[in-house]
Amino acid sequence: MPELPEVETVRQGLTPVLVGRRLIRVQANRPNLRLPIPVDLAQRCVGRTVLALDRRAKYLLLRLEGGTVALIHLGMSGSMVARRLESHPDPGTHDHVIFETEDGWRVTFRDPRRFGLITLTTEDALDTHPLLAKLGPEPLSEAFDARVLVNGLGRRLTPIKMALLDQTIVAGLGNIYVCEALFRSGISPKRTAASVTGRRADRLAEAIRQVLVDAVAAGGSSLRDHRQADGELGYFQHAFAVYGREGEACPGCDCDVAKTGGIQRITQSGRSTFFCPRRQR
DNA sequence: ACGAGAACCTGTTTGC
DNA sequence: TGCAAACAGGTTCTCG
Repeated sequence: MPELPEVETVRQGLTPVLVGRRLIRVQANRPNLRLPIPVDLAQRCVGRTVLALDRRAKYLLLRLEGGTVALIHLGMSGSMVARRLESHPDPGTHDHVIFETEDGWRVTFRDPRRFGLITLTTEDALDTHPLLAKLGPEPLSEAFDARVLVNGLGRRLTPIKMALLDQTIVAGLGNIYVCEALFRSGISPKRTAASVTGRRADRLAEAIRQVLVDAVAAGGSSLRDHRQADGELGYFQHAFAVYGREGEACPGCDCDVAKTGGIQRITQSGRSTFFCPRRQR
């Protein structure tokens, strides 16, 4: 599920609950997710104050007093929801890790498919951590523009759709926002990565930035599992131009859907791509 | 090195 | 109605 906008939404929502607060209880309810949950997770977190909650690509970085950093990835179906401790909903089967603060908040990491992960590292080792070291530029930072994008795409012959999912070229995009950014920039998902240069690259870099900004402002997209930190749904799914809209009218075309077939769905490397063949070339 | 496909896991939707 | 297949927001490994 969660792409950059969903992770950023969670980060923003959890920040007021966690930052500046001491953790008084951390409990893992199973030994592993995609990776083992460190056996000393609680020992290294409890009693420490949260200094910051940051995001790098689709990872959350929970920075603790003393230099410990918890790296959290939500995988496909992960969520992090904060509730007051005195409200005690049934603990769900997929509530894998619980964080509790000194002032009575409980943050629950839930992840039915368990493609997510929680691991520990330190401030010293963060830049060279295997999960982070190869990530490309943050698309919402100054470090990202058309020149950087073109450089990353290089001479690759893979479709631009696949190149944008490669986290080493640009970090944070997933299936939804790649489809939406390609639509906004009028670029066919089937075009080779290397052929996206010049004004096309300008449009694509800008579309990536814009679609992410719009999605963060809408609290991300809730197709199934995504929840904001307060448990509310995101609502950017209502603003999709193409994603999940096979057969519907393209919002940029005024042609007859019955004639053109509207938005098309194709499969690229085993994943669905949605696009308008008339507007995207 | 590159690119395609499979694997990881559970839940929901779709089709016969 | 019931059951099987297809599909789902991600990442990583293997194979050609």
